Amino acid sequence: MTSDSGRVRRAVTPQPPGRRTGLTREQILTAAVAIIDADGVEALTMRRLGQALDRDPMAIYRHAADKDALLDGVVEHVAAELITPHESDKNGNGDRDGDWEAQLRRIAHTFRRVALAHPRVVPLLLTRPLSGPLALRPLGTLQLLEELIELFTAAGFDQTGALHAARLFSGFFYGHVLHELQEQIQNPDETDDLLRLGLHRLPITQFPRLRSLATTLAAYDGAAELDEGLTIVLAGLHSQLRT
Amino acid sequence: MTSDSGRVRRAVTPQPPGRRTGLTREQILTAAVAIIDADGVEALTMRRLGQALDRDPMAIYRHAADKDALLDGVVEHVAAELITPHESDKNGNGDRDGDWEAQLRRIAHTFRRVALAHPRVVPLLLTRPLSGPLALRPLGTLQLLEELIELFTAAGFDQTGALHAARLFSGFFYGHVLHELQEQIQNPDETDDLLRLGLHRLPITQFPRLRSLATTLAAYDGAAELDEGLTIVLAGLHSQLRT
DNA sequence: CCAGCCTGCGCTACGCTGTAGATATTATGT
DNA sequence: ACATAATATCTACAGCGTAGCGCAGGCTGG
Repeated sequence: MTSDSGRVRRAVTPQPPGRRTGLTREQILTAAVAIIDADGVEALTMRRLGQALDRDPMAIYRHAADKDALLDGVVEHVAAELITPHESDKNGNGDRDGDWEAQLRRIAHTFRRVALAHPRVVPLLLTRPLSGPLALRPLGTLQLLEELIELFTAAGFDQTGALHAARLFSGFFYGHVLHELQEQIQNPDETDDLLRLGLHRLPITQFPRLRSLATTLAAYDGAAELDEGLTIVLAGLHSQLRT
Repeated sequence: MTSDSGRVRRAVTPQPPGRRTGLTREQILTAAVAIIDADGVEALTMRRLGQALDRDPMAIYRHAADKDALLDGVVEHVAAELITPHESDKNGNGDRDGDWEAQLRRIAHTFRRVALAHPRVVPLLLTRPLSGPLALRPLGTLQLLEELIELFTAAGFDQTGALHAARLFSGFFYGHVLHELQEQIQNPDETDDLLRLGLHRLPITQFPRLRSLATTLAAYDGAAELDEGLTIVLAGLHSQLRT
């Protein structure tokens, strides 16, 4: 490629600058997520994002103070897919307090679905919160927590109990997603399970169990494992509720 | 500071280059962890690490192929603090199959302790695994999983069940640590709980529960919450074992 | 109708990053 | 003693986030 690729289009076609439709935060974040989905977080640079939007990279700073703020925006944008839409609420509370277990299962599966749709955003989703006080985080990030607390309160937990249950539960599917994504990264060309997972690298004496689990690891079924885990966790929460 | 700080010492004192004691991987990783602990992952640059070791930054590449490999090394280094030392094993299996619940609790608390000792390494610890196939990860990272599988097998789970239990359990304390670290980041100057946590920023209509939990959030006790969660998860695992 | 501001955008430039490649120095084999 | 290999250091480069400044067009107040 020529040395000035990326910017050449804008250079040869002066193209009255104010003529293009105004850049929106929405467009920016969508493009950013697309880049991360395609090539990972480290590929998201201001220059590349600008190129994807056919704008000068610096134009982005009009809608995001920082690159950090941009990443927060990305997290918020993806987190928006997580909250269950309060759809019409036509049947009063028909959907909400019916079966709290079923709702929790649905939330967990939604989280899993979104995580699998944007696997390379997951590290951001899980660890960005560590970069600042809870309440200074983008509000969209907190809605899931609020929703869980509400659900557990409705299920009969007291205030504190509901908070703890919500944290336990979200922590559970955080963990699940981390494991499932790790499992997912494999070399699909190799047919032998042990080889495909690269497990032959593991010293047999040090990792006897992991090696013997090759076929099990290869036959990973995320949705099933999530359901299984849900059963266990919900059983635990039930027993907690009874006391 | 002068323009050439960082390197000036080595410049004025030529100091025969091979004379210094040979750099070890151990030293490098210790220094790297120290930098991350002090100023975060983004502060860990090759130049600064070289400065901390009083060596040319490029010297590090003799012990780590990449910066990525260096980060893997950091994770491995911290993960080494996690595995419970197989201490002397004098009393046969006295310590190992006695009370699997107690051992699980101990493992979880160890993980929590290490995470709190290196909070800024935690994002790496949890998300680095996502950057490559399981078996290509630094071996030290996998020992905890192997240990958990062994433990659950001893507790009576079958192979598959033990794997799932191990993942569920580790996922649980992954989640816990993420939540506890987020909670920990606060402004200690403010006395009012609601203000201290910045919760006043939250719109009351959108986050009624979270706001009303101000005092609870302020009185966060990580060890206690971990124990509480352990009770719930272990209850769930017990009920799973019974079927 | 126009002056003036305000907003959104583009360009240039700066100090930083990771690291390839060339160079300089020391240790080793005979 | 000298050739060779091994290691440490230096230089340089492309790419990063972003501060600073200039330019255009739309809106407001007179």
